[in-house]
Amino acid sequence: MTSPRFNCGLDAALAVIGGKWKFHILYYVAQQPRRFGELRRLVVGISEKMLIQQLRELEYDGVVHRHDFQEVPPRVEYSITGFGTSLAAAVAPLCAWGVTHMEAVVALRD
Amino acid sequence: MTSPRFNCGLDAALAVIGGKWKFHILYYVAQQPRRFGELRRLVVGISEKMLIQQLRELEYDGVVHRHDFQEVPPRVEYSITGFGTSLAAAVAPLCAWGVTHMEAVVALRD
DNA sequence: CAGCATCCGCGACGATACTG
DNA sequence: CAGTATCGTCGCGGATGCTG
Repeated sequence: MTSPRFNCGLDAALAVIGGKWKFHILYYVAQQPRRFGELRRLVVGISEKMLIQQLRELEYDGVVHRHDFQEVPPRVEYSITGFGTSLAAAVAPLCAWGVTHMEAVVALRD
Repeated sequence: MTSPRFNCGLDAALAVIGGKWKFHILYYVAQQPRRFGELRRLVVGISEKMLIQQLRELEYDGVVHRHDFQEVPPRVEYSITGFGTSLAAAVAPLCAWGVTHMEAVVALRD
């Protein structure tokens, strides 16, 4: 926890998965390849604009891979990369923490 | 990673440490008790308004503890709670990931 | 020193309509 | 189906000044 450069490491990590939606997108894509419309349904509350925008950034950062099947009707799949997998593993403990302490947290929100 | 309820767990976690600054504040407070002015200097770029606001939320969520020494000149220390410690532990892997992949990330930003 | 109050810009984000 | 384009808003967060 008090490891050297923690802060700068955090900056790097947050530069990649920062923002409101990327955690969630990463979660679903990490499970299995996902189509665009699929993600739109899974990530509750996200708009198309945000979804495509965040996906583009994740792709640019090498976290996900975009595969266009060149079909009609259009079909595109987003899959996780090796890089993304390592990131997902780093995020997993945070999720686990959330699961464990969820009750305590939601109790405060009422 | 594909554990059940990951997503909801994430929601709970992000409700507590979401936002632009809390990761950083948590980092410094986790190391040792910190005074207000100290944090203002450590968390580079944060404004007083944001700092106090985020500290209040972290306090409300039971992540940090605020100790007012009732002195003049004023002296207040923020320390981490047991709850906060568990959260910091969950965030640590993300930081470690950032440290490891920092070069790759910053390389893209140029 | 440790805050609080106020003003306000700007960009994140949403809603809607449209296209190949 | 998988986007693109455009417009509008909302509130995050910065800047500044003041107080006990």
